[in-house]
Amino acid sequence: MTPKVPENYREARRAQILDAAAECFLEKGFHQTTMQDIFRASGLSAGAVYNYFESKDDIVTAMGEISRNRNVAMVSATPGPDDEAPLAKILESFFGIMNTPDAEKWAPLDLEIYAEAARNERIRKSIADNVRMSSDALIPLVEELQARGAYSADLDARSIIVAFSMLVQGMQILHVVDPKADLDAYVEVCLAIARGTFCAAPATNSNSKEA
Amino acid sequence: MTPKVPENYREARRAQILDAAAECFLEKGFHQTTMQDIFRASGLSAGAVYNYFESKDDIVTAMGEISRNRNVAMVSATPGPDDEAPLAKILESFFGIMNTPDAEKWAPLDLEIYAEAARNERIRKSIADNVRMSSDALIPLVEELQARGAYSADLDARSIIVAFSMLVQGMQILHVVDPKADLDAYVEVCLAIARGTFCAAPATNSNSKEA
Amino acid sequence: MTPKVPENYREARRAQILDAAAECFLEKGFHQTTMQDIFRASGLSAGAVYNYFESKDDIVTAMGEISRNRNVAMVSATPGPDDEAPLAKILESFFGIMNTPDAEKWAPLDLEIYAEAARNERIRKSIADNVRMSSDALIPLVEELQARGAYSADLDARSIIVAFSMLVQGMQILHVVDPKADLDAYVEVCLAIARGTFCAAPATNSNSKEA
Amino acid sequence: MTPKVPENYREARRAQILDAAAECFLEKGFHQTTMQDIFRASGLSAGAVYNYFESKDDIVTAMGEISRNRNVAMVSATPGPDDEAPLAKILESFFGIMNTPDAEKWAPLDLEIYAEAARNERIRKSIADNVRMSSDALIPLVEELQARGAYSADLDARSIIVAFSMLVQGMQILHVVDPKADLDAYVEVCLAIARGTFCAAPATNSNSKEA
DNA sequence: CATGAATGAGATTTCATTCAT
DNA sequence: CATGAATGAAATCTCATTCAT
Repeated sequence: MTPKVPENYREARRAQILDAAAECFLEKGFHQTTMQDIFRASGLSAGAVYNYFESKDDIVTAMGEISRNRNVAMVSATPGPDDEAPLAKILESFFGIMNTPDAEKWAPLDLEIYAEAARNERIRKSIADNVRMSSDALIPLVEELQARGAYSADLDARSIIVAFSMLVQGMQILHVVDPKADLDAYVEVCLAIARGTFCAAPATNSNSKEA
Repeated sequence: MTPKVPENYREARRAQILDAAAECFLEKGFHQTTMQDIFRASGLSAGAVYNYFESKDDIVTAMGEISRNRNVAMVSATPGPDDEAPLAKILESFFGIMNTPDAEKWAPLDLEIYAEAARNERIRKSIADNVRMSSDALIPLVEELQARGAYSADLDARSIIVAFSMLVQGMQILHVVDPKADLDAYVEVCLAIARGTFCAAPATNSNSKEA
Repeated sequence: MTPKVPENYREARRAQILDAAAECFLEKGFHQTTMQDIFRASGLSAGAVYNYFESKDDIVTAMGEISRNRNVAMVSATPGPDDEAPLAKILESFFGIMNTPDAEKWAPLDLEIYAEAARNERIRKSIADNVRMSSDALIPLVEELQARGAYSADLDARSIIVAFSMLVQGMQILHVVDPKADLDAYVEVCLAIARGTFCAAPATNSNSKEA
Repeated sequence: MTPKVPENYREARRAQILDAAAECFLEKGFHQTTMQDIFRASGLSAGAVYNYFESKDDIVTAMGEISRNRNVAMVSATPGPDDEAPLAKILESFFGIMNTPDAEKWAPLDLEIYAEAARNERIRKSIADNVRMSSDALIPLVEELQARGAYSADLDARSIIVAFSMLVQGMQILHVVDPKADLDAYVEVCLAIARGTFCAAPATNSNSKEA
């Protein structure tokens, strides 16, 4: 009488479908992936999939949200602002995680989601919320660093975080657009910015490397 | 046998079609835009459009190139590396240009093109080439600045440029994703990095992890 | 082996389903109503409904019969042919009943059933039988009235009844098609025909084309 | 440059499609007819049909309007109220036309359209308008007949016309529901009502036909 | 070169029905 | 008997592209 299926049965099925969809989307993009692709990849029938999602668009939107959550999960997996680690440590962690083959793999999907956000209010909301939330988590740390004089106190703490997250995103763009780009050199630049070694000192030990 | 139409007639028509397509792509994205949309927007018939482009994909690819050219044109419009202006001046120019309503308008299209690049070799090539070319143009300047000690000489000049261009792209992403974000504060952070005022004090409490 | 459920349990369930189906059919018609609609409206599961009806068609056919029975019940509720009442009295009763909001409500369903009858043999049979049966019941009365000279004796008694029932149906059609039509005036005409007051003077200027 | 197709080309195609659809609808009803049926019957491709109608519903609605026009055309083909013919003559004409095999053929479609009218505003409007217009045309005649004393002057002229048209419709219903019904006897009753011979005289020459 | 009607494979979605629990 | 997830054939509709005029 009462449901005989495990209570999280439906959740599991949804996840199964989204996993399958993610594979398809990665391979072909949102709009070149057909529902048939998703049926095949998920091992479910058309009707079954439509029991869990109202439309293809619904799957795309859910994917946008899922994907954001994946990114947030990555952020959460970093050391966290509770210890002595300065922003550079955290950034290092980020770049480390983003350099994982697993993370790289999702790069095209992330770009697609950004593009989708321009036209899909729910996705935009979801991204904006997550961005805001994850930067919130880091603001106290950055403000403390500003107080200690590590970073200019004139700057908006959230904007500092956003700038660094854009550098991280940049790595994903670089990945997609120019797979032969020297990513390590790029990471070095980003870390130098975070560590304050980008502009070493106002022209002290001029190690001139004239071409 | 000789063309009965003025030689730039075809060019004008192509431009007319690409303008119309750009409007459509901005509004709906590449894959949700139908050829019918383009016919309507361009005021031309199906046959006419197909006289100038072999396929929809052809239009998309051309759009990628157009978009790159537009961005390159913006770069070219900056003061240029021939005078005394440090990188910050150039960045300032970039951000200024990117803050134009006209430039903002194209942001979603740029994101769409990045997403497309993941699966369209021709577009990827076109972007990669342009990125490479425009950074090439700035490398001498950056290297000179490194020589002068403005930026750490240990870093790869091209990567420095790429990092800054990612910060610029970041502004576009921010635009799309969170229209209420404080863009000016973001720009301030980016400029501070370029000017060397991001880390006010030269890294006192030594989290220097010099390689 | 003996039924564990009360014997009228099944009947109650059937009625529950048919009630729900009637609501759906009224709202959307036979063919636009889905079984899912009926599941929802009845508060039963798919399996449960299919325990009581073999197919959707089975429900539609049963609905045709139900509807006929409802109409027959209305006829039966009239004074009946056993007293002195002339046909007009009976007609008056009919129209009175058909003017009830409850009866009006079923008008679209009746039309739907007529349409269905054209292609569903079972429904056609069911309607034809019921029509025949209910007119059978009134034939003695009409014949008596003809004998008394109230109605021309040259006419077929059953056809007289059918004609009047078509006038009643007409009210339903009028309802559906033109909700602002003056139904009372229409009823007056019908009653005048039944009462013999439609042609006040006995056909003076002879358009009598007596057969 | 200007259309090279005959100006009524599109009209002709629409008609072609509607003709094909009518055949299908007659055979299977609105909702059992598939678009494929219509493609096949019309000899056109899916795309071609959808160039002329936005949706299946659009075809159904157009069919409702077309069908009404067909009926109006029939009415218009009757002698008309300009001569000396009394209502009975006109009714006779109607019944004569409605008894045509061609007219009979459309009966199921008409019933279906009535059913559809309950849920399709455009169809309802179209029917209501046509009903109103065709009864308008007959009102002067009926009023004159009432003035002459042929029909009771107490009755609403329009309602008289509507009642007779319902008797005509009734013949169509009878056709569909009970193909073996004695239609001629039914017509006799209707004509008797129109001629004033239904209630011959208040019980004068009692031709008692006691069973 | 321009037109726009036509194509038709293929996309998304629906829905009557079944069946394991 | 009841449940409701699953099925999958079939329905509606789309859209890049062609081609006769």
